[in-house]
Amino acid sequence: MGTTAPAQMGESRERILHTAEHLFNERGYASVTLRDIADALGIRQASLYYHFPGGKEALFVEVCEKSLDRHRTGLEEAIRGASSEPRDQLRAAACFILSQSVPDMGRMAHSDMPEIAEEHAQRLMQMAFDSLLRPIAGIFQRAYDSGLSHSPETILLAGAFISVIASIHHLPAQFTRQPRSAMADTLIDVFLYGLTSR
Amino acid sequence: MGTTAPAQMGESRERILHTAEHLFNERGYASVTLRDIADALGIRQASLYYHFPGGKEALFVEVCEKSLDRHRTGLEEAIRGASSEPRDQLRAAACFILSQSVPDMGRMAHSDMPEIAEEHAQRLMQMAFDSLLRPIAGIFQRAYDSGLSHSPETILLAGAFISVIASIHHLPAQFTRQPRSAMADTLIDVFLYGLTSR
DNA sequence: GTCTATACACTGATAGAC
DNA sequence: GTCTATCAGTGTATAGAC
Repeated sequence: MGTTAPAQMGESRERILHTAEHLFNERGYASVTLRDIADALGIRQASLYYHFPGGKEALFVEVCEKSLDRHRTGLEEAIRGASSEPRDQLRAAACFILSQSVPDMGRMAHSDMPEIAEEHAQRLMQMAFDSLLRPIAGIFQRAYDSGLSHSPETILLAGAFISVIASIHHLPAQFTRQPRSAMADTLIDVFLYGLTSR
Repeated sequence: MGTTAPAQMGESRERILHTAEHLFNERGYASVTLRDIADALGIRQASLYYHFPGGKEALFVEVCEKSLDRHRTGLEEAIRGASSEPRDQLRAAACFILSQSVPDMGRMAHSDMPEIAEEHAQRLMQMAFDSLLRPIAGIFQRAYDSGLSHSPETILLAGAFISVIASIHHLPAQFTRQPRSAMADTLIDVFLYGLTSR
């Protein structure tokens, strides 16, 4: 404790990252300009270069890294905090994803990545795999090992699961009468027990 | 038979639409420039304005309209051509979607639409609903009416289904050992019977 | 740390020759 | 129908004052 000055070290940097993440996540890399970000922060576009000398791409890369790392940590924690029931683990994972900025893997892979240097793109895609697909795939792997699931296609299932949860976020607002979490529960039960069960 | 000249009426216009659709679908509205499209066609950027006086936005809107209309027709046809089994209808729908440019509803709603005039955006989103969600929701509605499905959330299910099929297209290529159609079949069975069945 | 000013490239769009 | 030429607007990025 003590002075606030050292505590504010990098504070505006974090503010920039936070605002940029929000905008990038909303409209994608190409559509968001540095002026959009600066305007949202109430500063001038050129001022961003003091905190991010690497410019727009460096800012975007760091935003993605931070976001993906938070997803990996949060997902692993949510899953670990749930019971051994795959259903509980999937609900915890879905709840965390919906509480965060929902990752749009389609746009990321096919719109954003082609705009940045290939080395950066490859590393980010690898991070996305490790941070999003792998933790979810782990749930399906354990369910398979314990005989509860009959499909060994854990990566395929993880991608489908994340897309399903994200689709809740894409639905036209007029069709969302129930809360998001209830829709997630509905879809998770479809995933586990099928539409035809009971 | 006859002269080829009249038959070529609007031929280059169709060529432009085709190329533009491919590029827009690949990287999204903002990332694709008119020069990208012109280069791919081997013509000059200004020449596009002869066929599309409305410029980039008009071209994009017509590309989307054509694509969505083709999806509506194709989906309705594929579903009608299948048996009365929901499983067959879903497989036919998935097969058609994968045979086409896979629609990225997330990017469309959150990246592309904010870039164009709101009137155009609203009409296109309505078309997307009618052309993509509604035909699929019909399958789930009939399955529900016949007692085969126990969920009345047909729109939610349709959005989830399309996202799942699209997720096949987003999967990193190194994890696709089986053909796309086989992955679609796997996921459809999960959708209908659940992971825990059998 | 933030500002102003500006360089430079790119993009959409228009005018007019052929 | 396609071209060249050109313009205004916008976007990233840099230099330097404060």
